[in-house]
Amino acid sequence: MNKSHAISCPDISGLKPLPRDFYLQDTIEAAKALVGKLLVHCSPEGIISGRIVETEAYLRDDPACHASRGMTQRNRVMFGPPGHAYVYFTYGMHFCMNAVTQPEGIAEAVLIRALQPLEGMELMRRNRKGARDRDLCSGPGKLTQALGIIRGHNGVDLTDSCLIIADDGEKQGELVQATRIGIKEAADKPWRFYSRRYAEWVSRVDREYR
DNA sequence: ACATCGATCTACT
DNA sequence: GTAGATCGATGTA
Repeated sequence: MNKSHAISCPDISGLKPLPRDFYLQDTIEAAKALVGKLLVHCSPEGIISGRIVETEAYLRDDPACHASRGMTQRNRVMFGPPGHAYVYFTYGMHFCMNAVTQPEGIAEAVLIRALQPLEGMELMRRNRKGARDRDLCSGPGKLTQALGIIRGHNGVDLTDSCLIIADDGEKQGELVQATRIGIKEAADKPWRFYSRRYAEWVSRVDREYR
């Protein structure tokens, strides 16, 4: 499955990845808690990282969730153990990355929608030629391109691989709750979260809930 | 085997 | 605001 170069890379920037238990909490809570954390890719070219500023939750019985109609070739990683990356290809040209939550057999995940670029900005600019710095990672397809996340990362362990999520202790700031973007089914579910503090980096600012 | 369209992005009007 | 790119997952036959 992860046959490609999918890389092993110990000790990413000396950061300690979030423990697997983190991904066992309620998926909506995990989506909130992931805002403010770091996504770090130890790419073949060097370390590229950003702060997660926007997420969306996808639940097992949610018609907008890829896994809601059962396991397929594409979504099988979502049915696996928590703390792994579910990366899928869409619109013929983009990859999107999720963090799988819930125990094996229960398919839920958190889509990472935007980052504040941190380390490796030169690599990001090279990967996203023509984009303004503000738009290097301001969308799910943009951030995977900026970080070099591809099909081969589908299924990698976010607690121990070239791709990790870690906590550097920074405060996430006030959370804004809004509806998810680009879906038709369950479009009313307010399961998108972003940080007001980092709002300049999100994919878009919408009508707020609560 | 075929048709549809997507958890998107960019460029252009 | 709207269209085009581009391909593979999925549903129907």
